[in-house]
Amino acid sequence: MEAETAHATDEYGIPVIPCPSDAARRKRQLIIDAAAAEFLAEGYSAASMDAITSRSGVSKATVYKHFGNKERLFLAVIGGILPGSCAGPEPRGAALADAPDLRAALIGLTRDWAALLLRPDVMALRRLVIGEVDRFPQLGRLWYRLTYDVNNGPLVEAVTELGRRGKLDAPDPGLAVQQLVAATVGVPQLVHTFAPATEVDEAELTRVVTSGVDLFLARYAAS
Amino acid sequence: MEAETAHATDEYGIPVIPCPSDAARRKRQLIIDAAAAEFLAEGYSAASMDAITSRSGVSKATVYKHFGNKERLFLAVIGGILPGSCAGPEPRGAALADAPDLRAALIGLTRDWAALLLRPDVMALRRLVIGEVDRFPQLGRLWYRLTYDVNNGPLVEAVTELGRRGKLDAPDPGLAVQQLVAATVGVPQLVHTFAPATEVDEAELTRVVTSGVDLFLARYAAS
DNA sequence: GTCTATACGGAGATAGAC
DNA sequence: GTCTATCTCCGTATAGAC
Repeated sequence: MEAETAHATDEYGIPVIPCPSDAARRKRQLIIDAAAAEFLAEGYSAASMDAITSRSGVSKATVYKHFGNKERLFLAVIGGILPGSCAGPEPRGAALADAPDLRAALIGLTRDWAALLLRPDVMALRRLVIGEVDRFPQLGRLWYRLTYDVNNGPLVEAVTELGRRGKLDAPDPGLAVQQLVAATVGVPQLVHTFAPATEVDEAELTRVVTSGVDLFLARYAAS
Repeated sequence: MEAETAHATDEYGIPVIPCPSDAARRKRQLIIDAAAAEFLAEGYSAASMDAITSRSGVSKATVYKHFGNKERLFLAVIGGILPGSCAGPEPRGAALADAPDLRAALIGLTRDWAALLLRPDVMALRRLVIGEVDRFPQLGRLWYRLTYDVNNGPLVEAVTELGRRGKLDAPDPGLAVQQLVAATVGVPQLVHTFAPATEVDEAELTRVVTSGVDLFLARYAAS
């Protein structure tokens, strides 16, 4: 910081004039990172703008210049990291219909998805959104949209396509996918929702996900 | 209140001397009701002791005499109403093994259970516990214990017994029950977790629960 | 046990120099 | 755009009379 006010120079003595908007963007990112950490650790109401200021290293006035108030900062930060934290099995979901071994493909897909959703930071974000959904219904709708349109959507398409090809027999593909997700990812997720400190046991996770996929196939595999 | 300080009398002029500890208990209950409403509406941090005082009608000092501080009040109130809000299908879960029509019994049981868990006040309580589980891990453990020991427990017993009688074939009854719950109750619960305003459609609920039970039986009914 | 009145700190947000 | 210093209010919790 002092370097800037003292006309910083590079190693050859040439003054370095940072693009002002660039410096602003860097500070903005510092604020976002600090705010995300504070909100995730404390929740919305208990998080303090003073603490965010301290964590970020910038002054409080700068925070307010950038984001206006606490609500807007919260929505910008949480809304910004939600998409990355829900990023599920879209790419592989679309390719599911062409997988040679459907069972193995489903197991791999749900297992990887569960591993992402069970990450402590993702679980903390999920708990935060759930706890604040009355105050910020937008975030609930966003989570719902990201989960169902982005993640479940391709799976529903794949199940429908597999039905056309005679490999699955699911009269209601949308409900079938909800059940598949609930019976695989949903089971360990529920445990970690109420017991955050629980560690993820990879072997146990594979066992649960495998059993869930078998449950799904026992009902919906074409006879 | 004035009646007490003015030596209240009944309709015959006989002075009414309320048992002091009884008056205290009544006030205590007023505080508990007011605190529950405030905490459920605002969350822990945003709830104010001033608001709880106003809602209850007693003075702030009385609240602190009874409960010490905000944390203790929160734990007492939420911990006190949790058991009533998780009260699931225990009585019928135990009788499940003797039901003449297993499928119908499972559908009725999960449908009624879902109807309870989807009640707006129960959902709000659930969101509150989830959102505060980092600050109050006791509540998470209590919820987990109430759900698994009280509700899932009898179901696991019933599934085990049905296995002995050759009606079900579930190698891991605990996991099977988790899957049953996830595929029935869990599906609409997930929707209402992120979209509190959604109304419960009875017909849709029956459809989802029925499909979940059929999913369960397709895998675990003895052949 | 219950009240009124108050102490004390920290919250969100802003003014004004640079 | 960024900082320092400050404003104002509301938070939890308590003191002391009754």
